[in-house]
Amino acid sequence: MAGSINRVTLLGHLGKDPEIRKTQDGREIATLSVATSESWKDRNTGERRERVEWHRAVIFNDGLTGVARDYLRKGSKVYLEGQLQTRKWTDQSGQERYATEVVLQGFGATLVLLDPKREDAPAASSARADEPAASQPIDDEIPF
Amino acid sequence: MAGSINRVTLLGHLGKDPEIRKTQDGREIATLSVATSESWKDRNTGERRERVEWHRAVIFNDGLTGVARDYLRKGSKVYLEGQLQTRKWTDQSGQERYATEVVLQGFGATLVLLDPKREDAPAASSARADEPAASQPIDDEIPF
Amino acid sequence: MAGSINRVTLLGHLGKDPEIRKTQDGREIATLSVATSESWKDRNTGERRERVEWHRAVIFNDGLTGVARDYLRKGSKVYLEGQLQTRKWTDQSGQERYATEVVLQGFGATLVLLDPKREDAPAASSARADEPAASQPIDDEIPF
Amino acid sequence: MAGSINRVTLLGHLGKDPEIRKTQDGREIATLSVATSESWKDRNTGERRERVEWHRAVIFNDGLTGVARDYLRKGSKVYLEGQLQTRKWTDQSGQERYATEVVLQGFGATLVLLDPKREDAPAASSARADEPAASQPIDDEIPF
DNA sequence: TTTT
DNA sequence: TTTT
Repeated sequence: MAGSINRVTLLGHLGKDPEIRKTQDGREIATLSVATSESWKDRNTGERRERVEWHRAVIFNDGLTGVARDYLRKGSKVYLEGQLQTRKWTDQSGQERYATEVVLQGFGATLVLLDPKREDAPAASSARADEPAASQPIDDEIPF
Repeated sequence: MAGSINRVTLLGHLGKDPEIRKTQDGREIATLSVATSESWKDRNTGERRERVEWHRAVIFNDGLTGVARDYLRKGSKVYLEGQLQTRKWTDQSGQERYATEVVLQGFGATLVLLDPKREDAPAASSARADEPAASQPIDDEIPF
Repeated sequence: MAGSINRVTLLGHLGKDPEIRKTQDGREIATLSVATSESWKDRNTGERRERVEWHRAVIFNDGLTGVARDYLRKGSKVYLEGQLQTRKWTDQSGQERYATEVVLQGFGATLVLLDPKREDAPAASSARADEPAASQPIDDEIPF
Repeated sequence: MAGSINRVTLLGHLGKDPEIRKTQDGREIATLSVATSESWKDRNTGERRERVEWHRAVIFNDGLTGVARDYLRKGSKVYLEGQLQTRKWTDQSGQERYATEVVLQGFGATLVLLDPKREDAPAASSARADEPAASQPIDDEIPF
């Protein structure tokens, strides 16, 4: 089934500092806890209501993991794109359980810091712009 | 936290027929099991590998639930947009458990059928186009 | 051809203050000039290069127009979603010309202010959350 | 301005066969004419109306250009993601003119064929899955 | 657990 | 014309 799309887009705030852990082969993985919320006016009571949703985002991309470690903190505002993945695991009592995460890995992963600039901020906060999206001049011809 | 974005975009196939159930007040809810997959060349062995991911999508939008019930079947190709939501529940043994779903509800929900057209297909398969997104009338001709 | 998707997503900065104008029937329209940029390392020279792209976004949605008028300024950081539309017009010399814009109109339009909070900021900066994305409790049953 | 997002997402049909041309250094470029449409019920007359929008998409990505050349035809249904770019050029009368296009180039470019499968269809129709987005092997079974 |  |  080539030709699938699996993408999660989140814009929200971190509920706590990123958690950094290392794999056995020494690569860093960062885990974010991201809150999104929405508010609406209740049709019956007319009062404002709010719903908060918490998301677990796991960053396997080396560059983005470094950005998370160095620049993200509790309260940081972020924009991110990743894939939805559900892991299956067995708990202590032998029961199968599932954990769904937003995985940032490979070239499709995107992480943008939205906090106001600090002096020590990274030059680039996104992992996507690995290549220019336009290079060859084609101005020498009449377009449509 | 107004100003959040929480969106899941999936393009994949249904692993089985939609499940339709009714709420106590008579509204229909459709649940889809959507597979996305990706393939890549293994760096070490050089051989083609594939990973399949299954997603549970729950449709609360009345119009889209009807579309799912009437036109989606096992194997159907769909494009959908919804929100990521995690529900908490307690299993038989009293343990807290979580289920993460893609929820299609309200105006942001989108469902597009991608199967080849059948005679009895719906005129509109998306819930988004509730309003024109344009004011100026334009001709239905290819300008370039 | 029901079932289309036409969406532009931009995250960037305003190059100047929003332009507000009124239609003949008194509705306000806001026009934004949004810059996005990307940088990459040149393969040949190894030096950092940057490309800036300017986008014209036109807001027909009443609520969002007000947000733009009251809170957006030159330099503001914004996230927006709209539709790609090309208008055809005739210039002074009688030639047909085209102008492509990102149109924010109707329910799919989204505008999020990403600047640090000011005291007088709006309670909600997005037009999308017109409805809750989950309301009916369905916890009374065992999920998958 | 690192940390920008510039993305166009289209799901529509080709109005004509892709146009293939070659650059001076022998690389192929494919240009697509993509129609999206939306329909809505007129508030005043109550009758169904439709609006069609045409988009010019230019593919610089070698792999995707080949897919376009070999598998896309007039009427093909496609999903694509690219960047919004406006080129400036000077017409015969010396006037500056602009052409806005959806550019598919680099790693962010995505092209998915949505036509029913043909025998000679490509194994992979997307350019995004250059890497696995997962590390844990999971089974290809429906868990829910 | 964030933020507004 | 912004921003980094």
